[in-house]
Amino acid sequence: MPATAAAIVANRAFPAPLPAAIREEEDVLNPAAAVARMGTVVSFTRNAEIFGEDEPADHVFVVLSGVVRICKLLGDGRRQIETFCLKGDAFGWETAERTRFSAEAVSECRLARVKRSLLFSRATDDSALARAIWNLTFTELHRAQDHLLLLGRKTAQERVATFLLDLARRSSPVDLSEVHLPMSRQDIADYLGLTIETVSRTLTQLEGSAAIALPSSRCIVLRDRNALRRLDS
Amino acid sequence: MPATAAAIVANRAFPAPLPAAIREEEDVLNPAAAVARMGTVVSFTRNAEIFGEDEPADHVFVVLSGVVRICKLLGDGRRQIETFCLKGDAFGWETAERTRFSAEAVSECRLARVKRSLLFSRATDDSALARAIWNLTFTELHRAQDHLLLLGRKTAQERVATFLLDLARRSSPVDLSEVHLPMSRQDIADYLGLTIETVSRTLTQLEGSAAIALPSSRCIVLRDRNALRRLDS
DNA sequence: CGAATTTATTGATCGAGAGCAAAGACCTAA
DNA sequence: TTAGGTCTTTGCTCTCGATCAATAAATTCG
Repeated sequence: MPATAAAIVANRAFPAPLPAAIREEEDVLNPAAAVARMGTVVSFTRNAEIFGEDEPADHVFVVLSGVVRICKLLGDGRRQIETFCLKGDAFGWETAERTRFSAEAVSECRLARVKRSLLFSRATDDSALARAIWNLTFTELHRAQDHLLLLGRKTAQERVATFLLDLARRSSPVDLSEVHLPMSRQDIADYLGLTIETVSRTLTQLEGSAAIALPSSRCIVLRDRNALRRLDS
Repeated sequence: MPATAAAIVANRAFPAPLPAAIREEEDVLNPAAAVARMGTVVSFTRNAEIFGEDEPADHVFVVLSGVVRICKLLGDGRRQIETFCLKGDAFGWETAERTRFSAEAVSECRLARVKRSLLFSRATDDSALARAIWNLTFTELHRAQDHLLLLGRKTAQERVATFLLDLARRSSPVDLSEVHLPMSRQDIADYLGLTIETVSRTLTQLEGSAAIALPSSRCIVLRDRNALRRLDS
């Protein structure tokens, strides 16, 4: 479906000249380019809050660089990270007027910020844009559905293996075996529905079974993708 | 957001006369009515497969009556129910050409079946329809995100309480305290990421703490909604 | 209607992952 | 460079929910 969205975006005629800062990065975020192009660039430092839970939902964002986590908190400290947004991902879609989760910068990041009202009013006259928005939303739904299966039915090893393969696939177009982890163990744990200790132990186990190597805590080498895929099932 | 979708639907001008069988039920499924109206009625018996995993995705469905489960299987027997679709819910949205899960009738049910190609080609010229489709998709995303939090971070009691309140809310517009469970314990377990035994035990516990009553296995009386809401948090 | 079969409940035990604690690795700053 | 953080790993114990097993209730069918 990235292909479909990209095609739609490519076929659009753009009325206004592109802001230079965005145009130069256009190639790297095809599916969301039509949306990003309508926005302005904003930057956030590590751990900065982009928006909080239950705030007015006025903007949609597209990641230009860096990583963002989308999370929900439960009364007590418990936190669930719904998804990590990487370069080219869009977030902040809402039908209601208030946000249902918070968004925070995992690493330094640059985002394109687009006014929701502008986006949706343009989409009314521009069916290609409407379709692009639908595709982006749908991609999110797919991700959430896969995440659901992982949280409901997979073991710790399966969860970690799935996570690593997914991150590797999304981080780099080529199948590089060395993967950089932009997020902390706590972030990974809150994404996978585990504790930091279990994430750490599981990584050690996978290293023991030669599926991965851990040259440093934020760098993982996928040594045996098939072993991981077997766990991913 | 049902209000938004309903408003959009109400404002549409419909070119073709409505099939009588669908028109008579129109009032009960406002948000999805615009979609349902374009389809034909099909019926399924209990446990019948509506479509399987990885089949051509040619149709979108709207539930007219009965309940449908959307599920995914993991190599071995493990099953995750992504969602239960009740009257007025739409399912079968895909961007790819193949389905990513299966859909089965939980109870006898009647559905409106709509050709995807027709739906999307009409949406190109009809921005209100496009918006209605986006809203329906987005409602699914919301549901999946709440489900994610439940599976990742909630205890068995919290999961069951959340499920009961959600089902009660969706089953009936008025706050009826008696809720009929259309699905088996196995279905509930596979939705909540638990086992049938744990679901059963948890219901017994909730009965013990006077939060609910269980006159029969498929009928639940919500005796203390606040106690349940406290668990739902 | 009662026998057969499926579905739900309850009990007893087990184990994956949580929780707690301590040690080790890694940053950052002075 | 060292001192003071933070983040990660590892060990030990405990708990919640899974698993195995046996009834009990509900449904189906002859």
